Amino acid sequence: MQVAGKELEVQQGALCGEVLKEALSKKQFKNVVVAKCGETLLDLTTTVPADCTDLEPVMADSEEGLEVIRHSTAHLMAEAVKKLYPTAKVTIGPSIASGFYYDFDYERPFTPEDLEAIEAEMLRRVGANEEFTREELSSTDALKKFGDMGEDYKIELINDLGEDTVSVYTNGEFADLCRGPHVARTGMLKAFKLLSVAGAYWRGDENRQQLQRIYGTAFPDPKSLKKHLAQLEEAKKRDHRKLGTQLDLFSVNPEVGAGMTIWHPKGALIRAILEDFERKEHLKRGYQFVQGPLILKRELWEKSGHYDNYRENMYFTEIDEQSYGIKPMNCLSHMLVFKSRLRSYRDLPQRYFEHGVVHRHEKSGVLHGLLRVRTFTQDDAHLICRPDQLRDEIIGVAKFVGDVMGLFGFEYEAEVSTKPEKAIGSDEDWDKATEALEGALNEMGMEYTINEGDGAFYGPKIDIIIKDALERRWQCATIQCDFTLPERFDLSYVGEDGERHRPVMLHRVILGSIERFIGVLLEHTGGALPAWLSPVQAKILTVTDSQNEFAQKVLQFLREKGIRAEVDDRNEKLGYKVREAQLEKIPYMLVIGDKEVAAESVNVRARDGEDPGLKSLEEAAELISTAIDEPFKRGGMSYSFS
RNA sequence: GCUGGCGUAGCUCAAUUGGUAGAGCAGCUGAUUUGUAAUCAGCAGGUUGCGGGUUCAAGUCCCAUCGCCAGCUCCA
Repeated sequence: MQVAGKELEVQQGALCGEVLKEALSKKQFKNVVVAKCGETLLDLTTTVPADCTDLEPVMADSEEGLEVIRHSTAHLMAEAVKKLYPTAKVTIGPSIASGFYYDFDYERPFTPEDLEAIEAEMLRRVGANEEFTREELSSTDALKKFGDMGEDYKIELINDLGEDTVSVYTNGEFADLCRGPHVARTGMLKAFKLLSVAGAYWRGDENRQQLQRIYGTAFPDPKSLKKHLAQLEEAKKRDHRKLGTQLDLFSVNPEVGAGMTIWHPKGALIRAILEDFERKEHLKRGYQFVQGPLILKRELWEKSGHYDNYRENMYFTEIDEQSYGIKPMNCLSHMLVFKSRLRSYRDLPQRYFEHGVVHRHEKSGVLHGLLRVRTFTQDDAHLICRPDQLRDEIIGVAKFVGDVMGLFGFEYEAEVSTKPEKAIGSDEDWDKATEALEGALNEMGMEYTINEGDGAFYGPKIDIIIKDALERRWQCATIQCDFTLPERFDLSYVGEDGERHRPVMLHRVILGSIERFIGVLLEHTGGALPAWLSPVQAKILTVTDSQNEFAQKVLQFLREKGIRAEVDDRNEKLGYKVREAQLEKIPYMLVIGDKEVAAESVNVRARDGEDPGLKSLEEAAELISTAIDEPFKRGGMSYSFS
């Protein structure tokens, strides 16, 4: 058979580890975590399956290897916890994207000191180089075994599995119900760190027992672990909430209420630029601006189904014995615009756009800086079209999203979410809509994954997930198909045949929430926003106050060229002014000393360290304008902000 | 909403077992006129989130409340 690419004679009953050891060099074998035959991962201590023709090693630094290491580290941690806190009950402990966790049921929460003790115990177990052994038990035996141990959660798991036999892994004195596979010995686990404790519900159900979850991470070697921990630190530095304070963009003021943001001049300017840009792009693409009120009569929300489905998350107010709902989305007004007169098939599609301020009473625990708030602004549009136009409209929106994301330099991926359990509308409609979404993506050659059962209650959707500079994913744009609201609101148009027909409605956002998008963008750029979005694009720095007069002249010149500039003519050293401008992430600093005054010019310094040097005023303005326009040229768009 | 942690000057943080609330930066005043990431000195800055309680004494302990943070659950 083939072993690690070599032809080898393998005796029946040979262990995977032994076979691989023979095929690989000593150095290579040291980094083998488990074996792989076809798609099946095997412990090194299991015998090679009789039907296996090709056995491959899974190395520690591979994706699968890393998962095994983390999973094994979770078991190692559980062993340590059981040793130190024998009354703790174990539940589950998988590997996750950035590490692993294990949930315990214990009489009190674990403290940071506990984590240190657990980590120390884990290191001792690693030193002992204990074996991970696998055994197959009948479910009956397993139930007895875990029953004797008092592990109630394992009993529930075994019963739910409903299998005849289950596998149990043992390391040291700790036995756990587990599919495996695992590393051969605890000595393989050399680089791990316990990170935090948090509450988590048993089986993710908020009505069930809350458990103590310990998070940790593990890597094949200490160097990778160190790199990961450094990256976590880096992410902290880029935290948009920190940057918001440092750059004086916004604040969250406890007096106003949770999840509501106060925008300071510079932050509000960024919003204005973004919104202005979006308005122009929407006009270019045949959208019309509409606007509705912030509060609408409660009856309308009952009609739309939002009252039934999302009442808990809505704000209400009452006056003159009439109850009003504060809008959590903008579609109602948009539909009322459509309904305001009789529509012909020739009028479709209608594309209504609004920067709509919405309020959603999110649970207090989910609020997070700008990324999850209660008051936010959607760049929301509703496209009401004939069924035969649906696909083209979806393509139009998807291209729009592509253009905008390209402008910001975000990579993105698409997800299609299908019919959830709690849904309204016929299966046939759902199928048609899902088909239209997928068809549009296929036609554009865009790859996507399917998110089964994750659609909105009124229709399937495409979500666009963007990836930031730290490889974190954020959902911004979404395109949702809806055939339910047109039904409920009895939207119709007169077709060629003179009969009334039901249109389809697309809900869509591009940036999603302006607030969230700015948050993501801040973390992506570390606060160094592209020049076109920078509140201050150039700062004029004088060396002494004898240049003040010329500085004002330069300021005036730049402003006339449409560049947002400021002068720093304080009585401070140049180094101090440079440092401040640098911390404010201002794209260009224009230094003026006696030399520059004499030459009627400025000395340009860029925040990214580039040093274009001495430039005439014309040249400097040109340089800055080019940087401002650059992303737009790339995307075939144009820029102006007034 | 749940579990845990936290809330001290505009910002970042100190304050022994409960014993007079401090520092740096920012601000103001003055000196200094300075060439690419912090010039020096002085001044001012607080009902320790808000409200109760225990105590001779509370930033510190207890209760309640608001808010923030991590995670869970949720996200039309």
